Amino acid sequence: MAASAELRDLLAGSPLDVAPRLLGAVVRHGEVAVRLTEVEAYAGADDPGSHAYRSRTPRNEVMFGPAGHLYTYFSYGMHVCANVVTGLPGTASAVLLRAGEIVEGHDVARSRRGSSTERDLARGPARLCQALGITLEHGGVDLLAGPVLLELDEPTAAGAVSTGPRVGLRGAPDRPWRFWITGESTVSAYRPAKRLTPPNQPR
DNA sequence: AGGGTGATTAGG
DNA sequence: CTAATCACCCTC
Repeated sequence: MAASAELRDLLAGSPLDVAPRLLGAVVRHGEVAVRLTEVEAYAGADDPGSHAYRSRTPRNEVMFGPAGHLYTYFSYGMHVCANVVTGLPGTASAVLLRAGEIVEGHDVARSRRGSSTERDLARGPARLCQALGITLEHGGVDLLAGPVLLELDEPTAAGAVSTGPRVGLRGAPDRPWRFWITGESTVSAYRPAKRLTPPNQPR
């Protein structure tokens, strides 16, 4: 419909524009819905922090496709993280869903997350996927068709959005491409990227 | 503060 | 084939 076409067009924009626009949006999977409070932009071939920086591979294939699909990846031997693909086909840009607040399906989310405080249910990219029940099988699904759905809300006021460096990256730690809703308690704790070599002269 | 965990990737 | 790396989470 018209609304879907508008959303698709919006997602086809630059990840730097799409990322803040996704704040406040709802991701829904079955009974569980999460309101996004924190995201990060990844700009494909131009971005040393992106999975698509070096080359097109089986893993990052989905990112090269049309906007609005889900890019999932398996991380650190046990976690799943999810991105919304943005930009035009071939650009391989995406927005990582870093954290959110459970707005529906608390019971289901809690049972998936084991022992967790309410605040930590979807605080962090892997926790968010776990709470929503997103697995690697959802890689490539169209967020406008389901079973995982994206429901956009009104834009979050620019004044309510904070930006800063992305979390946990070795490449391009200087780009302030992390966006979150100012003052939200569900935003993940900032962890600076690990250094490859410790500083020579701590002072 | 440290470890678990296994896919993915580049390189020989 | 090998070894290094990794957009993380949990427990100590």
